[in-house]
Amino acid sequence: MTKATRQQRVTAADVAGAAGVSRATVGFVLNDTPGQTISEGTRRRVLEAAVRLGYRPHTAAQALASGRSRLILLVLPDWPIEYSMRRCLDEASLALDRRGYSLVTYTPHAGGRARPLWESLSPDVVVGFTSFGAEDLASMRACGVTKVIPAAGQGSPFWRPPVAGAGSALQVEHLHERGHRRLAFGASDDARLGSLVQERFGAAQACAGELGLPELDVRRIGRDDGSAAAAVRHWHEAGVSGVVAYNDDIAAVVTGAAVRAGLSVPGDLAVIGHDDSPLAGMFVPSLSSVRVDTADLGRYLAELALQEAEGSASSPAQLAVEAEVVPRESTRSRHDG
Amino acid sequence: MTKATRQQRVTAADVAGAAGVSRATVGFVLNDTPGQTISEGTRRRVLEAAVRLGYRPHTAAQALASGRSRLILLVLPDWPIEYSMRRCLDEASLALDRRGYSLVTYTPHAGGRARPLWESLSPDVVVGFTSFGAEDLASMRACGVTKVIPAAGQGSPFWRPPVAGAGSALQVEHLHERGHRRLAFGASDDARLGSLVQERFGAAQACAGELGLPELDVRRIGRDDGSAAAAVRHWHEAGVSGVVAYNDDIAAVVTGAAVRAGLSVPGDLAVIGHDDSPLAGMFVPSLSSVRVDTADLGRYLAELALQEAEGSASSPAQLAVEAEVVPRESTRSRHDG
DNA sequence: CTGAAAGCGCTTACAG
DNA sequence: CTGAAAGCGCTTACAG
Repeated sequence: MTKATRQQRVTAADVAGAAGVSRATVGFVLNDTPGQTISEGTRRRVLEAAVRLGYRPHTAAQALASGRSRLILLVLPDWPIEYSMRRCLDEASLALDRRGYSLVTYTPHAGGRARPLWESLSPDVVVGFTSFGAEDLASMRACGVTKVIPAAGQGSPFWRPPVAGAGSALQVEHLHERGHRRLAFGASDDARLGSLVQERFGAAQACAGELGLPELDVRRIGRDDGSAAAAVRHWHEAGVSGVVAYNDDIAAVVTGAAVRAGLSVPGDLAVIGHDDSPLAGMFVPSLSSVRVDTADLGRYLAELALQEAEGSASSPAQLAVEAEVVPRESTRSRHDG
Repeated sequence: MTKATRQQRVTAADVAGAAGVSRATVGFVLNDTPGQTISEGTRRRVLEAAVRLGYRPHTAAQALASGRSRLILLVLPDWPIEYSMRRCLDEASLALDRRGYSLVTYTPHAGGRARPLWESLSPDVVVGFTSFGAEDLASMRACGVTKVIPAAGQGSPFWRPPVAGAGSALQVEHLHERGHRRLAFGASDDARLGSLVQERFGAAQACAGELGLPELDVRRIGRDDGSAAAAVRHWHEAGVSGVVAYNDDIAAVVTGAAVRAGLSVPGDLAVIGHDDSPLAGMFVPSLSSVRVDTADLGRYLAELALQEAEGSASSPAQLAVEAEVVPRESTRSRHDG
């Protein structure tokens, strides 16, 4: 009114004016600042005014004044794991949101020349699904990001102990139950997946050992290079009757190669994948797989990030990830329904 | 040194001190502020000092002072299109980065109760791959986000005119070239994909018309509900010999249903998908598909966002999206190599 | 129980 | 060609 129609934004000062208190009090009420005792009447007036005016704190101003952005940046590798990741991310977002933080995800491109997102976002914590390279760590340090998971020296990704192999053991058990004794492992030749492949293979191998089965016959499987055909031939000759695939893609490639080689799946070779991707149900024959509930993982991730952000000491509750076999045609035995 | 080891951060004032100029000059040099004439010597000294000290501007402070966050938020639907989207996003990031903006992507969860990311990020522009609901638009307005693509009344997504159907016409042409005259369209029953399915179907229909083919026989295909089996039966009886699938998932489901019904693909029914997902090459039989180069789309997206952000009037150059057929077994004719 | 005030690190008219 | 200064909208000791 006074001069022009500026002041688009509703600020804390506006709320203070409407509620008849100081702007500091507005902050105390809205932030539930501990150590402040606000009378019930004042609190109500502030809250009511904030709602009525549609007040939204300016995040940049908050970040500048407090020194914290309340942003958690999750760096994802460019794995094709979208479907199984979504649930995890939703849970993590929700858990963080409840504590006043926001989750931003980011997948850097291998050859990407764009500035990494942590530089423009100034997140309080950067969490990586895989560990960071020295260059990335240096870049974070340079722009003031000090809280990183996994931390500099700490190689293992945060999800390693709880999650790795939760499902791979199930794959082995499933094949074992169906009477398969000589098993193979179909690994991915995708270098980006290296650590995860190792985790899963290790768990499968361990499980096989516990069941008294011989060592898994591992082969790396590529997508179009004939490696699957060679592996299938080799396995068949070696008497392998069940294949534990690193994931559903590998299961599909192996199954395809077997079918094209004139073998029957599961008759000559049973195959089980991992992740229960949409692909699994659509393939011919449909692929048995393992579904992992990643919601727990999401909450765990959130907890880890919050502890880093707020500096609490206790480590998060042990994570129990739930996994279950989704049986389909590719492991069906003669006497199955 | 003076009191304690505070002042972790290198600020513009530090750079100014080191270069022997005022902090304002530092800003002018680093931001290439137009309308300022800085002597070459001063410029060099500032630049050199900034590098030497490892200066990084504090983004929150910049945002607060300038009123712009230089953040573009791209809202993605939870479509399983990760593989075809990545390239697009990388290009968009790169193009935006060159102009000093960062791209943040965000996929809201349907039932998600977390605060939408535009509230915590205050992006300069929010771009949606699909149009926004009234509730979302209201939420954006409330927190001061005024630049939205597609804008409130504007229904169509930004990529509609240039991209829609670029590949669908190719699918029809491909089947036509292979001698198929009675074609069908396999639509998705996924409500989230509604508009995109319509775009693609429309383009395929139009192309069929131009080629003098009869109308496409459309059927909605679900994943596990027997609709694919029913459609395949119906199509076969109706003399349809070629199926244009909305995407590779639908192509896989249709092909699977045909194979299970004892039909040969492509002998009895040729099927072509869309998007060239990894699935396409792994399926048995392998699925012909259409690969769309989404890099152009990424640049277009960036251009659109920048124009909105900086208020320039000109509309972006017409987008020509490159698409090509990737022929595989599912459409192979007898006389093909 | 509440308020006045300094300060976060920038940008940007404005004055020289 | 360069600098002094106000201001962006918050948070947070500090003083009452």
